[in-house]
Amino acid sequence: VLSTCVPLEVPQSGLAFPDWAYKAESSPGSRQIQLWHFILELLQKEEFRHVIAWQQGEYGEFVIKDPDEVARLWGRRKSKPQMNYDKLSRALRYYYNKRILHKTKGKRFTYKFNFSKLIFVNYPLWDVPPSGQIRAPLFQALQTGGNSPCPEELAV
DNA sequence: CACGGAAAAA
DNA sequence: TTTTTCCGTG
Repeated sequence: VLSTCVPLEVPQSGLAFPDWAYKAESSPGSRQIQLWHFILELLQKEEFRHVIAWQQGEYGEFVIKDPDEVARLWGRRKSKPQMNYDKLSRALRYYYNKRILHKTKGKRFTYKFNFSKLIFVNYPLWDVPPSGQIRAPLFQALQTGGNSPCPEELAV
């Protein structure tokens, strides 16, 4: 699909997440959008680059550049005008135990996705879609938990 | 700011 | 069950 083994400078502009990577099914009662889904959504659009963006270097790591704005957007989506970063961040912290996210200690407003968890959440066990549908870099990141650069054992 | 307990809301 | 709200602690 793509070139060979593209290193980790991937989390940038063009690379969009394959929709299956974050199509939450295990949602609350109905099919309400989940926060991590929303975050991924913003991260995917360039118009929000100044509000929230991927951090160069660590795959899956992102920085909330404008906490108030992200909270406002989230609140608008959920019809919660009183949403703020304090409350939004509490929701993010609930993801720690679920292993969807974790905090990058020392770095303000910086969190990191655990992509291997996301793929697990959406694709139980070994039910992985054919690699032909995935962008190589992301696929590798997902397969390796989002940290290892250029794994060669992927050809399995 | 970041964390996590509690309880309420959805 | 996930998220919202509130809040004491470090």
